[in-house]
Amino acid sequence: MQRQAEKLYLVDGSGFIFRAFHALPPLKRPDGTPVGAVFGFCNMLIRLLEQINHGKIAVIFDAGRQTFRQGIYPDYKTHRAETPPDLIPQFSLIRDACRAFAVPSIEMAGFEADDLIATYAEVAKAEGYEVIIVSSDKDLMQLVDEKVSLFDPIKSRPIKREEVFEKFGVYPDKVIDVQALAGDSSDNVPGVPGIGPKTAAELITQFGNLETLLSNLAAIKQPKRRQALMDNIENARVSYKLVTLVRDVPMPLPLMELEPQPLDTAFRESFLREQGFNALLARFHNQKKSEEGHKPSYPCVTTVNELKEWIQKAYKVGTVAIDTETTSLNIIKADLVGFSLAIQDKDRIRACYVPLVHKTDSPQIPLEEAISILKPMLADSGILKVGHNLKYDLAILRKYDLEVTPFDDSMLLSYCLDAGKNGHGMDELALRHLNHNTIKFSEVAGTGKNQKTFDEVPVDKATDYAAEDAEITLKLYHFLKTRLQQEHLNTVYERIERPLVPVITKMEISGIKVDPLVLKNLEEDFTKRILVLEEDIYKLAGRTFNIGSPKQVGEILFEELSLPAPKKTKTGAYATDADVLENLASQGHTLPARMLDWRALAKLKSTYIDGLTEAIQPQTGRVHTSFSMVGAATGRLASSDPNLQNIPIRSEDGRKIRSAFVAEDGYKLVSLDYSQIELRLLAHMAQVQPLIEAFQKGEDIHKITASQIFGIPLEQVDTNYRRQAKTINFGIIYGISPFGLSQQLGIPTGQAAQIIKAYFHQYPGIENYMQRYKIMAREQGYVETLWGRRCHTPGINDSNPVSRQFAERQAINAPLQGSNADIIKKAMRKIYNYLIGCSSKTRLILQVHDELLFEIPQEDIPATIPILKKMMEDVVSLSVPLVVDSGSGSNWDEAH
DNA sequence: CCTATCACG
DNA sequence: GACGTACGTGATAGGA
Repeated sequence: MQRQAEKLYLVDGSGFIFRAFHALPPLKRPDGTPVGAVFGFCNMLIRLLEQINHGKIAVIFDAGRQTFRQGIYPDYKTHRAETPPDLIPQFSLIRDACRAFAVPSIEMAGFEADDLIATYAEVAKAEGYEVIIVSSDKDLMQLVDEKVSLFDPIKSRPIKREEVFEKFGVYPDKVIDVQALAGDSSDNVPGVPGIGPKTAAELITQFGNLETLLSNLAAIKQPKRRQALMDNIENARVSYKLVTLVRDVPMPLPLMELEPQPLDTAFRESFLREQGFNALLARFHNQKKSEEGHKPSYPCVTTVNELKEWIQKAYKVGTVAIDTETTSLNIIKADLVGFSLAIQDKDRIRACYVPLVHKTDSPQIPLEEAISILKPMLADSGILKVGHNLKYDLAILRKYDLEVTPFDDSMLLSYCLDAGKNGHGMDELALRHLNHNTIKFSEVAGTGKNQKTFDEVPVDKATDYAAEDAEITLKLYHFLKTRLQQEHLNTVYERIERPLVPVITKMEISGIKVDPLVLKNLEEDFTKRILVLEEDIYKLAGRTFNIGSPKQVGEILFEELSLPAPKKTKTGAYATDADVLENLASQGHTLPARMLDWRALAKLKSTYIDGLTEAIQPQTGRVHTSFSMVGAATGRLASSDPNLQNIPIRSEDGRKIRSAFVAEDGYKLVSLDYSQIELRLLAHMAQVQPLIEAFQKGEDIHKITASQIFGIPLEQVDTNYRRQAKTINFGIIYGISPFGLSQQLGIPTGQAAQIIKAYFHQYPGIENYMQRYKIMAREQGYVETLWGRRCHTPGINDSNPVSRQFAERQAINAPLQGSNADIIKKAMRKIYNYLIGCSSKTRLILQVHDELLFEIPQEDIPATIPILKKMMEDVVSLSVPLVVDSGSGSNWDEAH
């Protein structure tokens, strides 16, 4: 029995990049880097590696454009077009991909990849290998013989003797001769002008080879062809040299070493993650899971003595990571189920889980006892407590009368470093920074309506999950804290974010009182009105349908009633948003007008009346939102479950909902909001003198803007001019475009462009501001607020102008929105300190970006408001004053 | 699960 | 000349 020959795969790396780039869709990484060819390359490589059992493999690259061939013929390959910009970053990424998959890669200065391939093929052939060249480059076809073949990686098609014949009209051993005659315009190989591939093949077949042909030119009957050949004998000989691949290039790696190397799976994963190749990642993850079997297990602490030992260790090292496990994400409903700890012990991290009230027969430390052991350590100023989203744990522990100080929060560290770049959840960060795939909550507790609460999770599973979280938290802390220092971001973290944690915790625990009766009355009122509108709408439409379905609304309006459809959504459906319906309504159509009314009421009812009623916690009679400190790329907070930062105010019916937010007996609600803060920040950061002066004088800023950009006296500014000026003032903050402004104002784009021009002219400094921040974003990938908070702007260097311009607008807006966020956060902590310092009963209960809502004992109101107002106004001294407006009342509508 | 819509600053 | 176009969020309903 004949043993099958060992295979050697030689991948034409450079060739692959060019072909894949044109053949595959222009895939982009989240940061905008093009990776289409890289993706194709990885896929191809993975398939190849799966085929190779004991075979060998190498990827060959061109080392540069200059090779010995320019010495033979200076014009060789000089016609080549500039490399497409989207291709450039992919060259080095493909080399990285080779490293990630531990495949040897080879290049040699002065020679083309093709020469190296020829050399390795020659040597391997001599040692009895079967050689497969992964490429479809015609210049490599001369190498094909019984033992050497090509494989087209994109069409997955082998190229052997017969395929070469199809291509060139001769078999591989005469390919060079044909190429020498026919030349190659893309490589600038001259050949013989007037002789193409067909004629060349014919001549070579007739004469056998180039030299025989050249010495028998007289035998050629066609006079033109004969003359062309006679005139170009030298060209043909030079071309022959150019297309002949060199088969004795020095070999950078001996044949023996062309094998897949031991794989560093962590490196491979981080590479794939970096490129956003999630499908490939998932594939390896599943593979890994099935291969690796069981993970190391953590100790489960069930006796008082063991727990005390862990606390002792914490005292010894001074830092401990802690994570609480509870029955709910809602801090009001949640009960403590257990907690995990992690401690750095010499050079390794130890972690444990302490179950407390799991539903199990196995022993657990009694809750009160564990708490009393934990308490001094949590409050000890010498022990640093580290958590991930500690805000939550703080709220839980507070229920058991536990204070936690001092602390650090790895989630906030990540936010300060990478806001706008990636998420900050532990699972994501563990994968990104530690190459660790965490146990998911759903894996231990299940999912959907069968999801267990954590006290129902078996203690052994709970231990794996919880202790791992504490361990990851500590690892992330070390990693991110180091980065924070290296990247000089201590200030934002230590002065703004970390001090805010207890403030937020307290707000969330306080909640806000909502009067269910007000909501109930509104519900009845709105339900009736919705019903009336529905009948009206069905009558106008001629039939019943689901008014809540944009699809059906589109069909009714634009198909059945044949109204003109002004625009489509990005999926191709009819757009039926308020903009569209308002337009139709203004043309006199009643149905769209009723639909708008219906939508407004339906929205208020479902989102606010029904939603808020459900959100009232029976334990407190109040609504407790959750503020995310890491949700917004700009530094803002985000509110959810329920969102209390988007309670209606702009419409009359909306304000009725606001009136359901009430103060406790004996208290009033007080709202304090920064007036025009982002525009003031713009005036300051762009140093716009006319704006600065207007703010200093306390003028009506939109009115004076109208006067200045439209060039009319202040007293002639009517409401229309003022409205336009207000719109453009906002537009500027958002990174204005003529189109955007024209849409907003309902005027032609040209007119909007005129207004913008006038604005820039009257307000010097603004264009410069915009330019500065765009450049900052381009060069650094992020922009900074007044306090140095970084807001990343992914896509800023994208080749796609749409995504690039989007990032540019972010770069303009983020410093303003973010500095606002910095200011109000500083104010919140300052006020928190003050209120604690004087044991005030005043409570900060909500933050809505530029507004703080307080619940203040009635008798304290006159004295307290001016103090709070001043604290907010004095956070920072800018070129313009910060002005805070205030209002108070028994409900939020009145307070505003 | 995604899309369209709409509530807020 | 065409392209798609104002910044940041979260909740809901419909429909695949």
